[in-house]
Amino acid sequence: MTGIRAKQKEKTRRALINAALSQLSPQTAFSSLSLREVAREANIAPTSFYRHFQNMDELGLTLVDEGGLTLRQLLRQGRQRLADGGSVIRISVDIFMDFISNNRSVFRLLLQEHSGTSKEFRLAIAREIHHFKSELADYLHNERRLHEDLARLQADAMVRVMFSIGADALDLPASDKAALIEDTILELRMIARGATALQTSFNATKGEAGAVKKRAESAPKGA
Amino acid sequence: MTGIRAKQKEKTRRALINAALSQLSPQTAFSSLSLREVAREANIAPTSFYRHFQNMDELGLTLVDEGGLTLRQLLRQGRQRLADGGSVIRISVDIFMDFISNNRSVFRLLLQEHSGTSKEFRLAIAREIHHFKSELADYLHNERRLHEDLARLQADAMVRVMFSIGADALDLPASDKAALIEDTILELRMIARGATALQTSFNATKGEAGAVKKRAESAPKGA
DNA sequence: AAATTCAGCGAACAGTTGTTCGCTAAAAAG
DNA sequence: CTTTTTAGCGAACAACTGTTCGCTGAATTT
Repeated sequence: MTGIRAKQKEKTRRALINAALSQLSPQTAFSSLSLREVAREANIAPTSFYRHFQNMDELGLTLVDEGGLTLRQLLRQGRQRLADGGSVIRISVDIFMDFISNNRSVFRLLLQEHSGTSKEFRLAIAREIHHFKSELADYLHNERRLHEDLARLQADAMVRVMFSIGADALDLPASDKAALIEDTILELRMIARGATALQTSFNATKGEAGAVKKRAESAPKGA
Repeated sequence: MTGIRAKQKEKTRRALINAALSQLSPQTAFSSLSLREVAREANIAPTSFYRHFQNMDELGLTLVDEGGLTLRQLLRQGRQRLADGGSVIRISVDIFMDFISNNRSVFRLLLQEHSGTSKEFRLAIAREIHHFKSELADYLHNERRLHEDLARLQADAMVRVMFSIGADALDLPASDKAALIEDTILELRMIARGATALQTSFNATKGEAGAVKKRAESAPKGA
């Protein structure tokens, strides 16, 4: 029951994962990565690949899941930092930008396969992004007392802007990154400001109780 | 001088372009399209491809340019419609969504190659998006009397949200599209509202003249 | 009428790919 | 100790890729 066998298996599994990651670059997309290349880089025979993953897709989905997990862990850290005081937006932007810098390949993978040709990939990544939005929307609703629908829309807009700017930051020299961060913060503040402005104006016209018209509870669909 | 020869050449050139376009689908990215496939679909020998394009990349860049051109033409139509009265935001969103619906393949190409592995592609598409932002920023500055920097940031945020939502709308059943459009309009209104709110608050604190701190005139870089 | 240009072709090339099959040797189970 | 399990291997496969080369025949130029 030592599991010396299982240990070794896990080891070459990691080797495959790392081999894939190490081959990703601005010039090389995951989708154009070949099974044989990955196996070669991991120092195993092409045929042995199948002992660990059925497809290259299965390997890729593993990368997506691990990337999403990392991101969510960072978010938790961020919420802790927030308790110490400081601007939510600034802290969140910093965390996000750090994540991108420290996980360039994974973030590029997320970006590319988000609009890629594999439905499974797209859904997996959409799911990760949805987590992101939901947590933010909950925060805005619960902590910032924003109306539920407005919170959802604000979170949606913010996450979209954040991911889009992240894509630009990905291949930007570090020197230009600072300015981009400041722009990001301003844009997110703009969104936040607009949301509260809309909320108060709705409250004003409609009295006090239910502010925004109840949009269908149809859960997480398009936006 | 009839040019019967040039005519024929142009004809098969179009055939190649259309062949490429017709093979694009949610399951097939341009980057994974082979020269031989395209030639086959266009009913010419693989070797003849080189009489028209040096690369598949060159063909792709042609598609990007034509797509951008179409989009800009639609924008011009939009500005005309605007003169008749109506909400700028709603009209712009409608135009954009129409473009996406009527040019699904091209828009998908833009999305995919925007974060693709060819630098030339990425730059070409970034250029198209920049046109978009600039025109919107100019409009906000000139017609809506918004401060230059705020106009730039608002345009940036709006275009990012618009493209991001467009990506989601791409593979959404028509029935869900209407709700998504309404969400989009609300989010863009949020951004607009936030921008003017920030403008007036800056004006209030700083007096009357120069409102926002002059950000470097460093032209179109990251944001 | 003769000479030139040139879009399109077919054959051939070396290189890659994913996947199958049956085998080995060592770990695990009996 | 004997049997079973199983990660890893090498050979072989059919299918594809981009690109070269020299040739044709018709449109164009001289």
